[in-house]
Amino acid sequence: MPELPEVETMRRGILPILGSRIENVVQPPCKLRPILMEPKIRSFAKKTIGRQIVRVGRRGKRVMIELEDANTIVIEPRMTGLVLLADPPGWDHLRLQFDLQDGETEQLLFWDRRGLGTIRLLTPAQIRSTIDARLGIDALDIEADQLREKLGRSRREIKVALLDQSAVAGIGNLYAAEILFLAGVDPRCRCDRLTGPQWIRIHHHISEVLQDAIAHEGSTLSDGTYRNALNDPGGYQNCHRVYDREGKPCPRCHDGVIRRIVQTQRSTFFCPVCQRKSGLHASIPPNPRSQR
DNA sequence: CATATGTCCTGAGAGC
DNA sequence: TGCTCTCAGGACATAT
Repeated sequence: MPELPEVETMRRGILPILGSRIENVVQPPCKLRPILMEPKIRSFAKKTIGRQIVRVGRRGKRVMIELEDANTIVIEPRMTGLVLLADPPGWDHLRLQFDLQDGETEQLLFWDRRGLGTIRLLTPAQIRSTIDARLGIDALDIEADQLREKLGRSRREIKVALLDQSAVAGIGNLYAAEILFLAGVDPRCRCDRLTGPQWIRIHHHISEVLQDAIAHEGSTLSDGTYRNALNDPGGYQNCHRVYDREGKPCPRCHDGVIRRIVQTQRSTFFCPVCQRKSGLHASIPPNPRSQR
């Protein structure tokens, strides 16, 4: 789950670690395969213990914890990873524990049920070669013309392209569906066939949906996995208009029924009435919610 | 059995 | 032909 809004919620939730010093790094007794970390725990601990945390940032779906020596702990929650200050959902899937001192909080925990998440300690040069080189502009920072410049010539379907982290960083499967619904754009439409107004609407709803989701502290889906840094669920799942709502009436037109299709092996949800192929139909008003 | 939010890699095919 | 783009599929691991 963690897409940009969930990772941003985690980032904000762990801000109390700012200024703390890392006292110890331990892998709790957990019989599962150890978390993928670079370097391995021994060396990782040696390079981080005693260092002060000077910045807590985010790049796309990654949490970036910068230390005083400019090295950065990069946490990638992937499917089920959580970053918490205390009280994880269960102790059996706790993967890494940071003990902290001289700050407002005593621990930083990484919990991950599936264990696909990663934790890396990167030098500024490694940040440049791995993060900067691989990730596009953050979805909250990208301008409309940059978005079109990045994707406008692609022959890919727009829903597929929005998931490409090297184009725009932070949008995942759930929010791509919500964004295209509000923009009134068919998720199957090729990028190079989208019109100027459609690009404007997509850009507008990228920031609108993501900001809105952050305000609700992200989406906790039916499996209940996602939690904020205090192990509380998010609230944006109650605002979903199309995601995981196959067969339900469209919340905008009430005529269409939400459909589920598969694009590049992942589910896409949309309203076949509100979201039709470009150019052939009248455009949808950019912000239907403000109409009343 | 199929389903699930993310990412990384390889290999194959399409199209300019 | 060569280059670039794109996608399928597998891998990671676990639960419903």
